[in-house]
Amino acid sequence: MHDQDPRALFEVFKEIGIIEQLSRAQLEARLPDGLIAPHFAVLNHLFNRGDGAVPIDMARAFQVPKTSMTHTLKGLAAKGYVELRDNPKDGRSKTVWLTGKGRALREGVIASLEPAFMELLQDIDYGAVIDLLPT
Amino acid sequence: MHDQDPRALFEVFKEIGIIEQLSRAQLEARLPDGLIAPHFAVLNHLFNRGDGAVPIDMARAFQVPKTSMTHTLKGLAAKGYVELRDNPKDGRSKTVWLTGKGRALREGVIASLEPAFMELLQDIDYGAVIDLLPT
DNA sequence: CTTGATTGGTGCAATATCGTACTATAATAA
DNA sequence: TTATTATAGTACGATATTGCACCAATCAAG
Repeated sequence: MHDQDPRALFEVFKEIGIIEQLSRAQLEARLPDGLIAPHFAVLNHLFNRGDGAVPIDMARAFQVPKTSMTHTLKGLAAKGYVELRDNPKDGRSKTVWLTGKGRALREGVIASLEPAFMELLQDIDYGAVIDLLPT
Repeated sequence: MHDQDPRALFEVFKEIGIIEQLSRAQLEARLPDGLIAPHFAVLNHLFNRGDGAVPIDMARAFQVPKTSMTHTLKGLAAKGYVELRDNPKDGRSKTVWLTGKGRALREGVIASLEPAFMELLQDIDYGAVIDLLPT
């Protein structure tokens, strides 16, 4: 069963898709207003990688088109979670900065997610994953 | 490191999100016309669970609103991958049937995905996942 | 320096997702 | 049976995603 059956291989990614959907639902249930997962991903990225990131770099990091990043940042800025400033090193681009409100939101959401994520982890069927590990 | 650090817990789901995105990109790159992942999910579901499913049941299985399922099925039917028929047991609902074209598409896509999925599996960083297994 | 190519950002249009409201049918209560 | 409630599907509107086209700024070639 673990000799890379294409059927099992396919099932693994189907399972991953399901887990992703469930975890995203948990995340979005804890976000305010009109914020969804991509908005949160930006807040988290800015926290981890440091403030002042350039939009195009974040678009590449997330592997989304730059138009999508423009839209996401517009939403975050309109609600006061980030601030867009000119980029002193390149007149074409901007820099993105977390506001106190943005930091607080990220912090609170992550904390409140912990129990739900713990529970989710326990519901995962590791069988299929473990079968694939030897490869 | 494996004593359920909330930080690591959060990272695991972030990683799962990334893998899901990559695998979805591989899938959609192999779909024709205007078909995207949800369309394929329906074809696959019908194949696995058997023809003649009721739309509302599939909406529940995928945990999407019924309006989304209506939209997805309309697209599949318009392109000839599924066929919608009346439900003889309930005048409110319909039943969904795979066409030969739909079966062929599912089959071909799964087959062509194998190498890409094998490669994806090998790129996965198992470290974070394994740390969580003991829990 | 000047010119042409490249790059970051955004407006726009096409399509996707999803909540609300509505219709038709079915199930339940009286 | 009749009246009420619940359910399946869809139209519609709001927002999200993304390709295309465009502008402004930068870079590269000469």
